[in-house]
Amino acid sequence: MTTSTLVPVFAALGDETRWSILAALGEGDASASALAGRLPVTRQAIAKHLAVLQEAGLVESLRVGRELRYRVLGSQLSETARNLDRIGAEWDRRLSTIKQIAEGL
Amino acid sequence: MTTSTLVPVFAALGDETRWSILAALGEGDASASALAGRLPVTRQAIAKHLAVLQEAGLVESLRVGRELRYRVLGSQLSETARNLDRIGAEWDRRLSTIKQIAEGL
DNA sequence: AGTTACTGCAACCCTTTAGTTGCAGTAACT
DNA sequence: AGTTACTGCAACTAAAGGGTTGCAGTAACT
Repeated sequence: MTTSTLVPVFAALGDETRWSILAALGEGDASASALAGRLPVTRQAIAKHLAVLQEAGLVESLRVGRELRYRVLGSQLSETARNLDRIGAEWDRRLSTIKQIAEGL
Repeated sequence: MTTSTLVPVFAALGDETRWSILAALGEGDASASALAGRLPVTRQAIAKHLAVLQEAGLVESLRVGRELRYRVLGSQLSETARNLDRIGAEWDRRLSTIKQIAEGL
């Protein structure tokens, strides 16, 4: 996984409303209309957010009768978390190396 | 750590240029001016990005002579990664529980 | 003391994005 | 078959964000 696929994920997670949506979906799958009943924004706004989240691979959609339900993909979050941890550790490693060189060790 | 402190971190990580800056800082501490020499944006743009990154707690600044150097805080990334993993696992756990209930198990 | 080089602030532009309203389409249920 | 309810598309507004240029301030090296 490169950072080019990672950036949209973070961009998607960088919005409060989308977190509300994800949290609501954490309670169980739901459609845009159902979510609109619980959150203080219109269905269309939620639909846009869901599109962003789906594009980022954080949710998937499934048709159930006449409604389009969304499901949160927690595994994708964990995947992202692993990448983040790896990168953070790498930076720390490199910087401590640089520091040691600077100190002449 | 609540999501209210988490969201700005993700918002900060949701931009390509800021990743370039973080990557550059991963090679060693640098000032906004120094970074401007390596990246295809002006110093002022970089200064704004650094302010965002600092606000999110991803970098810290330190004065060295007349320049203000920035250092990437990899540990903060790892911290964020842990939170992300925890949340993702929680969603997966809840959803599998819901699924089991729905299946009457 | 004078010059140099780095930071800080302000104003501005353009694009993106979060949000809205309104309407058309269409697939389910009765 | 008719109604209901959910989705999809379009146009529009307002605010935020990434980027720029220009200038003032100031601390450091010679």
